[in-house]
Amino acid sequence: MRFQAPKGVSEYFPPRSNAFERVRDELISAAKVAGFALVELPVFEDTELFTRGVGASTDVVSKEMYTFEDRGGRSITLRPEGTAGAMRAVIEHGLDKGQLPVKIWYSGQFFRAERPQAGRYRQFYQVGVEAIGLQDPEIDVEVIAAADRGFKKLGLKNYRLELTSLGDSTSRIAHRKDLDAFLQTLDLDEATKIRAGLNPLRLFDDKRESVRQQMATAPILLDYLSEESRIHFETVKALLTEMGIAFTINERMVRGLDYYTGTTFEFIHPDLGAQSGIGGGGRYDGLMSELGGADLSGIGYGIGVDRVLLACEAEGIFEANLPLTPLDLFLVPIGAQAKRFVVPLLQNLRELGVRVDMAYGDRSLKGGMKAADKSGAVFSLVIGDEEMTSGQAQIKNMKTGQMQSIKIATSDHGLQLREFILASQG
RNA sequence: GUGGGCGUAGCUCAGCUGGUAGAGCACUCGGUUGUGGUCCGAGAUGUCGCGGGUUCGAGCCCCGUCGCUCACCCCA
Repeated sequence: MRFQAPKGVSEYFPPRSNAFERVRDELISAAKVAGFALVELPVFEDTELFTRGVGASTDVVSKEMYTFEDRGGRSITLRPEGTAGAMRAVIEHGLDKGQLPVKIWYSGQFFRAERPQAGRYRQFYQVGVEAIGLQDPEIDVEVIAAADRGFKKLGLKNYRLELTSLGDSTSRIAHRKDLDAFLQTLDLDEATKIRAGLNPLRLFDDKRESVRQQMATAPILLDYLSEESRIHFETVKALLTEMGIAFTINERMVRGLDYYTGTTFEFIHPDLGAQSGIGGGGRYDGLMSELGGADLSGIGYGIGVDRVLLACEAEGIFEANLPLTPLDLFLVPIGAQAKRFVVPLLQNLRELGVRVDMAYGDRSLKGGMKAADKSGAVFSLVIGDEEMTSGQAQIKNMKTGQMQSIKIATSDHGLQLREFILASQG
């Protein structure tokens, strides 16, 4: 029996795991510099949290959830998205009882039982952010800017930000009425009619030409915004422009989660094939009260780390093969005696914070140096019988090939080595 | 869930109209005594995804199955 990973999961191992880590950490630090604080949440929750929070009519809830009964007969679901769980935690622990907004970030695995495809996995990794308890358009911009900053920090260029407003409930009710009436006049097949019944907005991103043509003249939600929603959205747009964050208005944007209201956005990367959304989010006015909490609005995003990695690769950002782990020093012992000498030195250096590894396995000098080369270490140090007796060893700069004599076998040789390395790094 | 393409060494792939397996990269060792990356030489490596069928004979054909992949759908 040869085991395989379950279908459709994304997993990362060296050397690519290094790029994955880089992407994830960059996206996280973009949130941290903006004052968002970590929440570490469970990957499974009460099923009802999602059916109520995300919306029973959504595809995510109706056909893509990993749901099972636990041993106590409770219905449990592997989180398909992050916002509902974050809200649950905020409400449960009263995070919203203090000063507002509550600004939190999270990262981790999410699960959706879909057919796998390029950039679409059954287990995927997301970094997200939520800012709760403020109506200000400024916070909308802060959230969008945090995502954008992460992408830019990574060096991404070809993505675009699409923006729209889903308005407040009066805006949506007015629009929905006209849209429903409009849809009645169309010639649609049964399946599409059912979709329209669940959420008429879905028809806006139908890819079939016949549907697109019919939808061309459909009433657009942006035209129905209440005065308040309109001013809010105008402020968001003006601020983004002022901050140099480019965006396009997509008046037909459709999001898969029912809780979105007001400012809604998506980051699209065109080099990714069918699954081109690298991140998205928006405001959610009714979610918290729907889940039994205070009637507070919030705004957040979820960024797909897997897809951002794909996007980085598509743009050639990680072309240079990243080393497994960045090492300062690599020790090459020759002979049993040297090996015994090197192991405590290794420990000593690591205690001092020097990133160091050694050649194991009684390799030849050539083999040891080859291992040093592969490790990507900045320096190498060969230690054999000669060095042991003389107390002098040659530390070699692997880039320039330059060697320099350094004392070993003294009580403070670890410190000396560390000093040397720090000094050479400027 | 629906449809198309594909599954051969760790990786990327070649394998003629069926005659029982190859290349490059990577790996290990060596190229006169202890300094890697280039070059040269040598070596190890496969249940040809799995199960069944057709055939004297199957990596090549047929069926099933699992997986990957792309698109629909959906979204991160």
